Amino acid sequence: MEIRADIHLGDSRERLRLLADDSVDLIVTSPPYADQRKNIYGGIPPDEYVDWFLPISEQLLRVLKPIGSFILNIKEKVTNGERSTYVMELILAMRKQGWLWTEEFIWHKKNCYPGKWPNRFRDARERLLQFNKRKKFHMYQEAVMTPMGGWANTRLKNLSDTDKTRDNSKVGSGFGKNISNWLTRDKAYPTNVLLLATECGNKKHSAAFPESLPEWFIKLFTKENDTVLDPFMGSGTTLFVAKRMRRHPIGIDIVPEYYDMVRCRLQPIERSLFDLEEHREACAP
Amino acid sequence: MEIRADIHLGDSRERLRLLADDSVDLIVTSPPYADQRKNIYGGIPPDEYVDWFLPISEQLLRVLKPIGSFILNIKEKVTNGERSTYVMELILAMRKQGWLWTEEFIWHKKNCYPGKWPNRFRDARERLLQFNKRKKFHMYQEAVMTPMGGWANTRLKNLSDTDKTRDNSKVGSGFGKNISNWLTRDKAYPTNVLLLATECGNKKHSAAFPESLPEWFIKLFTKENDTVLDPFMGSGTTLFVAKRMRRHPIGIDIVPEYYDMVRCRLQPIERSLFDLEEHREACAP
DNA sequence: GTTCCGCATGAATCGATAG
DNA sequence: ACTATCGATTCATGCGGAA
Repeated sequence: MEIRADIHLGDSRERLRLLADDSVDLIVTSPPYADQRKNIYGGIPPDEYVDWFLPISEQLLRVLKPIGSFILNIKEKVTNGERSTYVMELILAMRKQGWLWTEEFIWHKKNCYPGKWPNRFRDARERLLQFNKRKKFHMYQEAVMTPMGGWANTRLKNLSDTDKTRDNSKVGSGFGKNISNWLTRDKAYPTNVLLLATECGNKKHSAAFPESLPEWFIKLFTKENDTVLDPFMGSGTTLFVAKRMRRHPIGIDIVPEYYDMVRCRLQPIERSLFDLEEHREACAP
Repeated sequence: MEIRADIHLGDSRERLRLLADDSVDLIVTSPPYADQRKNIYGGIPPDEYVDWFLPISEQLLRVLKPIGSFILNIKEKVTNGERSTYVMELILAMRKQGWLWTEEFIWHKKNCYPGKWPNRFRDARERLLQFNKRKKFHMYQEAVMTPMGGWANTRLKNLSDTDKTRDNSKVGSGFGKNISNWLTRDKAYPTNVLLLATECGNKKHSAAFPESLPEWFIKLFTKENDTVLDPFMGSGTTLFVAKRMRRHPIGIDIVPEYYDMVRCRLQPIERSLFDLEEHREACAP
């Protein structure tokens, strides 16, 4: 079965109203940071950022399924030698709005671009804030396990006394079960710090993160045929990855050029008639 | 010339008053986190943490030189499935107190605490918040540059099995490509993400953080004969490193056992008579 | 002397059980 | 209902003894 993709041209504050309550499994997005990408999105001053974002996060809270997660990629701007505090203020405000701030993942960028400032080093990380509606949400941890260190190899050969002692300390029933868990183990669960390489190619699309980033979260929080939403799709990385992984992508962007580009590359099966009429000729090769 | 070391036994709120205005070049400290180390420091609840810390940071603001820096190692705890917000609230409160929040370094811990939970991964990072009095401060960036050629070689040799396995496992991570990039340069500036392991295990003096952590900041923010203060010295890691690097260490701790241990190992040239009388016998081998 | 292997131990977090 | 305590889970590291 072909994966359906929905993309919308317009302001997320308006277009999100078209989505049904409790209908999205995962939201992954990277909104314009304060005062960044001014030429494209108009630029939001740091002290207005929270007020600008709250109506959107309110809609996102409505459309997210109770078992779903919201991953927000955001970064503080440095102004006048000081880090802005609008990200922290946004977290506090979103909690008042009803969101749970579950976790802050850090994307540790191994090879970020060089640069030098008199009193500051290069920024080699990005925040990936996880918000939830409820304390219980779907998480498929096994999907993102990483190969284990050499430690496991020796472990498999013979179990140490420590294992036996620790296992003995439990109530007798659980003894055999745990040992068998260890024997098949060759992978470890990851941490909340992601060590991914950046993709340096693709100069066409600005501010795109590497595919491995949305891929990791899509693996972790969804299964096939689930729904993935990006209300600031930009060049559409999240949507392409979702479609390849057989999740239903939904994307919104206010910039017609992005909309056209994503529409042509995504080749969605269904889209609104309005969108078709308005941008029919854009897909010409 | 021998390096003078000053250590004090008592509450930082009181003992910091003994220090002169604008007298310290660098403060590096790791106070007890909220609800942690209850058996040693009593444990401060998250919602009281800001009020507890502000009198201390007020004193620190007074004693720091205008060109100095304050590095605060802290992390928020997870309670009831949600991350605490007290660190963010502390940053906002310290800005009102007059501090500039210049930067947030990330300590990416290679060996973080194990464990598995249904909806959470292991926490592999700590925050290292940099605060300043003024926008202009001393920073010796060249001191922490890493020589590229040699660094890449030793780095490759010392790379643990885990690193190799995980790097190879990533599709198109471009690891080899990065190496070739490194080799063409002599030295490179580091980033704001530090990848270090904790020093645990059977070592005599197991410390909360590894020596390389304070060492990095001491190199970056001070030169020889400068003054380094740790108002929560604990086992004294920061002070030992500072003394070895020929900076004047000043330490405070409220726990007599820590005080005695640091005093004996540091062998300070000068200390107060009170301290001598009270704890004379503690240095016996 | 190297290398290999066993081992204790962390600023952890959740859920169940107990007061 | 609410807080304190306890058990179960888990993995990278450096040290020390063995090969």
